[in-house]
Parts: sequence; C-alpha cells; structure tokens
Amino acid sequence: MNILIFKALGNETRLKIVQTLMIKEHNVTDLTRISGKDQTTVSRHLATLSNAKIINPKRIGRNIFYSITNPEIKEWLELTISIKKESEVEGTLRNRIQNFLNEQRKDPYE
Amino acid sequence: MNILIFKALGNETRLKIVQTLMIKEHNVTDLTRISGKDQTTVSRHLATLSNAKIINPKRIGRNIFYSITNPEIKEWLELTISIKKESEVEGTLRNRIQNFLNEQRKDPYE
DNA sequence: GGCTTATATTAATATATGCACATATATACA
DNA sequence: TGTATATATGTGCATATATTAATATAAGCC
Repeated sequence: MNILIFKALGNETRLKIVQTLMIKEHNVTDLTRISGKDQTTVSRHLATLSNAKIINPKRIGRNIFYSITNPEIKEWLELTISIKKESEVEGTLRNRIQNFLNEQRKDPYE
Repeated sequence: MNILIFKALGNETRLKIVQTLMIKEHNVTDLTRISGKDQTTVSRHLATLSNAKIINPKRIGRNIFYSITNPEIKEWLELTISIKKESEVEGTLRNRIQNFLNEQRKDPYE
C-alpha cells in the first residue's frame, strides 16, 4: 500500500470528494459546488487524489470527469469507508471488518 | 471509518511503527531504537496512533507496551498494508484486493 | 480568429505538522 | 526518601499543506 493513499484520504474535503465519486463520476464544476470550496482548491485536491491513484480524469469536451480509478480500489474504499448499506455487503471478512468499522464510527472520541 | 486513521497512517514513521507492532507489541524504548527518531518524537507519534485507536498502551512495570488495538483493525491493516506473505492470505475478496495492492506497490510513481 | 466556459497553475499567505531540546511525570527499587 | 529508568509534555523552529486571487491553458462555438 502506497502511503500517498493515506495522505490523500486524510483530509476532510478529499475524503468527501472520494465518497461523492464512489456514488458516481463528476466533473470539477460539480465537485466544486458539492464541496463548497474554491475551484482552484478542488482542482488541487483532485490532483492529490490522482497522484495517489485513487481517482483519474477523463475529458469529455470541455469537462473533465473524475472517477474512482478501478473496481479494486473502489472495493477497498467501500470496505474501508463503509458507505454501503449493510444488506449490500457480502463475505465473512468484509462483514466482520465492516461491523467493526461501524462500531468505530459511533465512538464518542471520533 | 474515522478520518483520524488515515491521518495517522499518512506518515512514514507512524506507518513503520504500525508495521512493527503488527508483528509484535513493543515498548517505547524499542520503538525509539527501531524508528531511529528521538524518544519524544516517538512518544508523540504513539499518541497520534492511540488517538486514532490503531494502537493502545499497556503498562508493565516501568515500560509501556503498545500493540494493535484489536483483531479487526489488525486484519484491516493486514489487508490494507499487505505485509503478509501471499501464501498466508485466504478469501477471495482479500486475494483480489491484495493482488491489486501488490501491483500498486510496484508502480514507478509510488 | 475572437468569445465563452471549464480546468489547471502560479504566487502569496495562513495554518498545520514534524521534530528535538529541555523539562515534567511516573514507576521501581535500594 | 532519593536515585535511576521509562515515558510524556511544553515550546519554538523548520517544513509541509491548504487556501485563494490572479492568470494560464484548453475546448467548443459563433
């Protein structure tokens, strides 16, 4: 595991962007509106996430759409960030880890 | 997933400490020697990792031994950081993700 | 080509983090 | 109680990161 992935995800705005892109791809303008940050800030965060190979850009006309790099990293993100509903989760390891992470989330120290 | 976990793992020294503790628990003096950092620096890193609930302390006499908080986080770390040898890995999801992460590691951009 | 829209980069500043020196606290043991 | 050992905390410096204004680049459209 590349340490850049941890650095990239260790920022509120970038984590939110990733969670947004886990649902579906978006262009920079959308992500700027969604995150409420300046366009240049979003652009930089997207560069950071791209360097960490978490997302990548795809130009369509004047827009650049960002999406999660590939199914494997998306699966790891789902496992790790746990945005999936419990009913959608399959597998023993996944369940055990995800249940634990859900517990963590309720933690008052969070 | 708590963002503190990503922040905590997004530092070379802390990641090394975690990898060390994934093998077995150690006291602060050991970790200071292993990491090559100042004792005060190591102590601070251990506090950061403790806040993120990745490790916790256990006092034995004058020593404080740190270890990975619980089996679930350890399993997630093994899956994520991939320090286990391939032969020790079981499960389809785990294999798929781990194989991917191993590929990532060979990446020249790393 | 000139205009508009979308995104990235440069430059400047503010804030956060890593580090180690000095010092404080805690434990054990004579 | 005093001393040695182990770990944590206060402080300040250096560096890294986040943010934004201004500007640059790139694509589509007239």
